[in-house]
Amino acid sequence: MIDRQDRLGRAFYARPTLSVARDLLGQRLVRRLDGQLVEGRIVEVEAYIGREDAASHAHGGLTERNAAMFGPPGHAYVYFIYGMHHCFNIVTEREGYPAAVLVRALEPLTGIQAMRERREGRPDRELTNGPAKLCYALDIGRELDGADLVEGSELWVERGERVDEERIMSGTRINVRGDKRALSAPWRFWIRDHPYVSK
DNA sequence: CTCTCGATGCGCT
DNA sequence: GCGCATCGAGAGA
Repeated sequence: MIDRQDRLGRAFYARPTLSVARDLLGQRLVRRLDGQLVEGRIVEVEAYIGREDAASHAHGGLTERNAAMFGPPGHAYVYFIYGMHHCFNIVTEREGYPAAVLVRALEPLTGIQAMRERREGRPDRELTNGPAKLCYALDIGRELDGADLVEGSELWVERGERVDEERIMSGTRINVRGDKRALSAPWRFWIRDHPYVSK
């Protein structure tokens, strides 16, 4: 029963990254943990597109760390940052072209108790309202770097409620470095007024 | 509520 | 060695 019919397929991810990023809003990220499903609705994302994007980890070319970004679409790119956190991305476009969508925030849907246990002492509002926080809540670590979200059984995305076009906001990405173009590109997308969008 | 700052490991130059 | 696609504690308002 792991593979439900509404799982997003390869074709969803093999499209222009900005389209994938917008369309991921409202979809459900599903994690299998101890035989239980833990799910959250995607409410905030950021796009990282091509080697020309000075804010992208792929800017300097292919390395061991960013290899998943150069791989086929629909796979995870998980990286370790600031010496203590993980962040989760979904690879987009065609193999060989480095692009991905960083998932920045979720709204907890099911398995909330399991998330609370992994995020002990935090109020519910802070379970998954940040890219590293959601990785703690869903136990996403480097062992999932490169994992296939289309064929795999640990982590995938299912179709969720459609988000009204009017509720989709965009703006510049958070905490990125780079050139003027990277700093001004409106490649962050979120659901307007959603309580789980990061701060 | 907002702002500042330290933690902490590793990939890359 | 440097610098990071972050988080949480603590201080102040």
